[in-house]
Amino acid sequence: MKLPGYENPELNAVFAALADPTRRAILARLSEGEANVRDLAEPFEMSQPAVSKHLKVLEASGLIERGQVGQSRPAYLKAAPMKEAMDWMEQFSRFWSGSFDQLDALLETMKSSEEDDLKDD
Amino acid sequence: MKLPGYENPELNAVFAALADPTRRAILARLSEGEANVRDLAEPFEMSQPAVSKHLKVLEASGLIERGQVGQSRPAYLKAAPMKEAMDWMEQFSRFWSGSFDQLDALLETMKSSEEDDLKDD
DNA sequence: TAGTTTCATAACCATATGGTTATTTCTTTA
DNA sequence: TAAAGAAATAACCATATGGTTATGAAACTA
Repeated sequence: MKLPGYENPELNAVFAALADPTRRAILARLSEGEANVRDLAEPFEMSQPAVSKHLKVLEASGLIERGQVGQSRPAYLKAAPMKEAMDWMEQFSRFWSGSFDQLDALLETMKSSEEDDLKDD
Repeated sequence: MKLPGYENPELNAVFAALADPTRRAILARLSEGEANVRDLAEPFEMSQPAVSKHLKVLEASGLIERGQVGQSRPAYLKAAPMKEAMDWMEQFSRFWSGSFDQLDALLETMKSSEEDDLKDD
């Protein structure tokens, strides 16, 4: 059995990072330009340490990096890991391109199951 | 501030579902054909209830549905929500297409910061 | 040098997550 | 009808997650 994407800690980290709405908003914000912690904390009703934690998660996933400009540590996007995640998802594209649905296979199974029943007569 | 994808529970659920390697492997397996719980539990060193839990998470995310064939409840892919996730990620594609990197903006910031310093003379 | 700003870290809390074993429910089959 | 099989559910456990407040450490600024 081929298990693509199985045991790929990088994918774990990227998807886990994207699972939180605050982090997605932070990424969206960073796509418009680099920002420091206070910039990012401001639009959310959230403390500064909470934002720092989110940034740490994003940094661990590779989706952002941090700079150092004086006492400020601006975060900026490094979206390459997101591409890896998309590449993994691509293997399922035939299931939403309209030409195929796994439901077909299920119905096929149910049909052959009925045929088995008939064979028993 | 525009926050695309913020407060979108469906995206939360899809990304969270994909963050677990076992669930990704299950999805990969299901892309080759529908399977019941025992089929899915077999290749993993994992109990049947654990797999049932994973299936529940996947079902809640909309990535799979369950059928009923006798006492078996085969799972099959419904990858459409994955497309929604990819659509959200698409907004960052310019950051990995080679033509742009948010690091540019950071360096720009640092440069203008230096200019500020010079201005102080 | 003293104060202010930016950020990180520590300690804590409530809840979620991923696993287990034991049990129950439903369905098929002997 | 009794036994067996498939899957769900319950109860439990350890750890992770997302938040808080309080504090600490650098780096600017007056």
